Amino acid sequence: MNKAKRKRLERKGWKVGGADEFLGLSPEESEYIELKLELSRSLRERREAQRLTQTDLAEQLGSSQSRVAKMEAGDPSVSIDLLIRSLFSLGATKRDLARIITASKKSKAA
Amino acid sequence: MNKAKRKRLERKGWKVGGADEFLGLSPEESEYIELKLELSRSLRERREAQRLTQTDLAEQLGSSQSRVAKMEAGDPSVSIDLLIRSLFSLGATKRDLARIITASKKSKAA
DNA sequence: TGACAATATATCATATCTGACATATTGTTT
DNA sequence: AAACAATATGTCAGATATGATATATTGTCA
Repeated sequence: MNKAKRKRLERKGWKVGGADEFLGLSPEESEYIELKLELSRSLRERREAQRLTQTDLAEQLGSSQSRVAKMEAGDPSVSIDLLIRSLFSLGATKRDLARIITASKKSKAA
Repeated sequence: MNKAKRKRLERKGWKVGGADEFLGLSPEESEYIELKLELSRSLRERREAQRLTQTDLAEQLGSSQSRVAKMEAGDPSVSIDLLIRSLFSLGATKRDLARIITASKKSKAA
């Protein structure tokens, strides 16, 4: 597992679509991280599509603006549970979730 | 939200496929609970399909038999994160996950 | 430029989750 | 029945996530 490493990696830039085979991440770890990032991206998309500010969404969730920012940044301190509950709160259905999960782009790496 | 209520409800029997509109659960709450139960069921299915005991899987995950039992029971103390990581560990892909999520059965209620 | 709104980042006390352990229950084989 | 394997349930200390708060950064408009 080695959570510390993953955290360090996530801290600094990631976003780089397709968190595959960077430094010794097992396939499971990669998939887990990719999944989180996909959920993060979707959350931002949905929020913006509804023209809500992070503060608006935070209020709706009973959370804080800073946590919403972290959610959207894919911060390691954010759980998938929270991301999913937030997406549901923005009206996403399970079907939407499924779509989000499968809609990953294989990166070509620069 | 009211997590306490959900926990109480989850404690005693649930499994009753389709956790919908029982006692004042918001649609989001229902979807979240359903999702968790679907992941729980899938985990058990996959583990059994690979003919592993809970103890085997626990070892593979660096966890304990009791926690695996709780995962499969949809215990409220288990996060979606843990369920997903466990599924990945059993070889599930993101595509599999998506299938699991959408494969919910609408209950007819007795 | 300054003033303002939105977003990002840091820290922290408390809440929640987790692995471990003990023990109970269930299921199978003899 | 006993003996055993697998699963379930309860508890708890330590780990992780959370909302709150403060502050920094970025963007936009006058």
